Amino acid sequence: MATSTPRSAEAGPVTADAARDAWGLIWKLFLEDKPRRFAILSELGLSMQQAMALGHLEPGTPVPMSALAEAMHCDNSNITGIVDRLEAAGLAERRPGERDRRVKAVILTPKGEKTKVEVQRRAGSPPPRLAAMPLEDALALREILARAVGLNR
Amino acid sequence: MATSTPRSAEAGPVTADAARDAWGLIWKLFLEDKPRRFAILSELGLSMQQAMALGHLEPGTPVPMSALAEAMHCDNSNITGIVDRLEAAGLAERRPGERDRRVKAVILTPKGEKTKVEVQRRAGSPPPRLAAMPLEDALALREILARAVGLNR
DNA sequence: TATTGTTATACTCTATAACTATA
DNA sequence: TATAGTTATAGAGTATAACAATA
Repeated sequence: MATSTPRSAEAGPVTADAARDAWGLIWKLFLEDKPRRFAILSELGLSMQQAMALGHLEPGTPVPMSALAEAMHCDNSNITGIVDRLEAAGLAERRPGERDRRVKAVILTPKGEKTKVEVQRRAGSPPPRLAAMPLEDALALREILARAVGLNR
Repeated sequence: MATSTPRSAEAGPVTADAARDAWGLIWKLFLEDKPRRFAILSELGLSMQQAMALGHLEPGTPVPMSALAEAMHCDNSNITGIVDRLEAAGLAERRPGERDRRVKAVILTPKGEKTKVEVQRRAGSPPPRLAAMPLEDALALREILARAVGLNR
């Protein structure tokens, strides 16, 4: 039985159930969208992790390997390989740190900058189910997610 | 130029932008939640794909390898390895098909059934950001996603 | 001939641990 | 000593192609 007086600002069992269901639907959306993601990245010649690395690099801003590892929630030793492959593809370059010569920073090449834009445009597009939403749903969805994810950090 | 009369049931540019933003926020939620997922599955001794395979198996219902591959949107040859490891962990078993002896079906062991429940309970729990949502947001989120994902197939 | 699952192959991603070069 | 990045290692996931058994 749900609590009889669920106040709206409180995370009670009803909220937990709704949030759990919502999370399940998000997973379903993700799984269902897998082939589309694969096709897009395949055309761009990128792996998922390479695309994510591009997403964390801003044009003209060198990012230390360790910062990239932290942003991607993976081990330092992973980033070595991922950046190796970005470098081999001509999308990024390593440059030695200026103040501390232990750090190596990654920076986008011009080709990498173009590819990043393309990734954002294509791989960033929502799956058909979301793109087809009625306007009011799309607006509400964005607002709710922004409230949950964005500001209250 | 955007149409001057965007009706609500129509997917115009405004909807597309909102949907794109929402999709980006969902990705952010996913990435941010990666360490938590990792920790949970790690405690259960499962990989992501193994957990997903368990999610597609129902107690007492044998599922052909190829059906599992289709459900997980990956190649048949992948499933061989994933089921090998589930089998090695004592969570699932292969049984030969009855009508067509080419097919092999996967079925949960009793231990697999218990593990599946645990996976659903723990790995299915929403990330803190969603669990902390106000009730009205959680309900609205579920409803919008259900509309988008669930019924209109 | 066609299909189901496996095997062989090659590659990416993954963490851990050992190593290097700096600091 | 401590830290940043690499290398070594081992293992999981991935697709493709070739193969076996069965249809």
